[in-house]
Amino acid sequence: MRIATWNVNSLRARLERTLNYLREHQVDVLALQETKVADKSFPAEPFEALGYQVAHFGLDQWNGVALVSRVGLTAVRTAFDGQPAFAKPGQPPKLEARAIGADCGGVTVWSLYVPHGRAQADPHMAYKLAFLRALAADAARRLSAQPSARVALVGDFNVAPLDTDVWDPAAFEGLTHTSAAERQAFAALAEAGFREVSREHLPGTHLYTQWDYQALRFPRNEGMRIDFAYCSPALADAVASVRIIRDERKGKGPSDHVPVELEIA
DNA sequence: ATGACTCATTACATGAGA
Repeated sequence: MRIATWNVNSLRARLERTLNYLREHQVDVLALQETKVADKSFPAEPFEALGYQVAHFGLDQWNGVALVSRVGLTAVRTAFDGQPAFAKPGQPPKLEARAIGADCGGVTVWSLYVPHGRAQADPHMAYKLAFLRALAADAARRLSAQPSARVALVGDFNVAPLDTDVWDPAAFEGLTHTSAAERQAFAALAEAGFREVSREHLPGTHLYTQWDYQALRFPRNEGMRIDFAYCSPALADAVASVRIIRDERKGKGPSDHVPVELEIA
């Protein structure tokens, strides 16, 4: 079984690319992030025409996560237990569309879009850290209830865990993605017993999954590695290989992120 | 060329992203 994760940065702007990707890569389960579409406008039909079931959670033009599966799609959840809400200034806290989970062919797959953080002093950063901590706590609880479960927590984590996951660590100093607090929150999932299998299979440095649209970042290969796949031990043991589909950043109208694929034995 | 940001919005400038 092949499971892929991809921050598409608007599904409607990337619909043909996404469908072509499914056709060409024989993906069984695709976890999408940043669909940037409300549920009522989600384009389900073209996926169904290719033989996939879809589950989407989108409230408005922000965030939005989906699961696309041709190996079953049941027990859909649109938040994990304890997932924090975010309060915009002067407004009550609101749960955002940043997590969707379902059972797909014997694997519980979660498509996750971790908050960006915006800046170290921004309330969004505290939200980001709380989101990762709560995700780790919920994942740990469920793993301890069922140690043999096959669970994949995949998506855009918005954290570069190592200095070699960005082209120039100095450029991120004092900003987001590389701070000790963010890296510790990312590591909480490993402490919960999950294994980040993309690093296990692709230990090389400067293997990026995102390149900013600005400043010739892609042609200069100045990117970030921020899209990951944390797997429960039972599933991690079954991962045969991992691929970063760098070619998806090329051509007309790419997302700033590329897919990461897991081949499950 | 892998090439000088892009997306969505009761849009035409702004917020958000990374």
